[in-house]
Amino acid sequence: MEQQNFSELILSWYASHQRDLPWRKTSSPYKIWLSEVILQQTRVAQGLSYYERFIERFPTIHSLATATEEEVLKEWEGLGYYSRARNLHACANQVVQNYAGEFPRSYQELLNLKGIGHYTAAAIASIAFNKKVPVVDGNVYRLLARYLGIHDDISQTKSRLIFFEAAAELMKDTDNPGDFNQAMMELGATICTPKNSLCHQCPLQQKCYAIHHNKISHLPVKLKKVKVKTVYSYYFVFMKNEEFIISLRGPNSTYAGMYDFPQLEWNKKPSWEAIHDTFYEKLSVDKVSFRVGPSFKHILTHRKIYATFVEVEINSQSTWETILQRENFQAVTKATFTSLPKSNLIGKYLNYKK
DNA sequence: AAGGCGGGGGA
DNA sequence: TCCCCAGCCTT
Repeated sequence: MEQQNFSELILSWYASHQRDLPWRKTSSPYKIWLSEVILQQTRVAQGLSYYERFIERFPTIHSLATATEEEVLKEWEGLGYYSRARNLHACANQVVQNYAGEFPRSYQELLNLKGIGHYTAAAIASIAFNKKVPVVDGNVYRLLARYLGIHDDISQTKSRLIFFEAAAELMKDTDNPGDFNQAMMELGATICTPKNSLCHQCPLQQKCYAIHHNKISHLPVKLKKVKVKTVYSYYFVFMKNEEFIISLRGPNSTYAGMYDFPQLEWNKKPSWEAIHDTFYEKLSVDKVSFRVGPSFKHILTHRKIYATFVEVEINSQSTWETILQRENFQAVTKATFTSLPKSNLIGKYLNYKK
């Protein structure tokens, strides 16, 4: 039997093994872009329902550009890495204003848009516009490190180019770069997995370096570990009749553009005395009484948050107004707060209160 | 080049 | 627990 080359092998495998995903049924650059941004650092299973809701809520790039950032964040709520949502909205406006609502077709021009980096530019250029540019994502790093025996540390910036060029070489002779790229990622996601790889089902096993050298578990090489910072966070839930005081998080912070409660934070577990002192110092309000509410441990990739919610019933109108004078604070009903974008941590508290 | 940025799932 | 996921942006 005649030997098939790499791209033929992986494309024929993809033709019969690809998952049935909604963004594979469209040639719309808008929908392809949306799916790619949602899938940045996010598993298909987690992003799928968000994609469906976004398409429903914002069927065209114009509808997305016309929406407010807050509306887009609300739709993104729970998915994480919220800068993606803010950049998504900004990018929609760039495309509407600078390109009459049509995405540019070149890798280089796509790279200049908000929230579009090397990966997403390559994905859109290849899948929507049939350009021969390889995607290099976590799946491709893993697959190529194993298949070709590349030992470069993938946590180093300079390694990306090595993998990019290796992938470019492998895709050289295909006339279907979009499917080629998707096939690489699909194989990485379903067969060439981080653990318990299904090598016996892999169409590339005959020439795989890692299989022959028994190095599947050693590749790819990734040396850098993320440092996890522990944070003790106290949220003060000021309540008066049916209203809460909420706070809009400023730019350049975690959860920028989203809402939470007035908050104090420590790197070490503070004493209640320290909490009281700081509370009165920062908020300069008259004496109030605390009711210690629920605590939650909220784990992020780079942060371990021990959050305690302290409920503060306010009776005095003047005290209430003093607190509300602070920038970014506002009083809302619970129903209003529910309709605003907020983190899952705040969601845990609201859910607990229900 | 390094650090910040969510949340969830698998082993 | 630890690791990783269709990464990008700022410094």
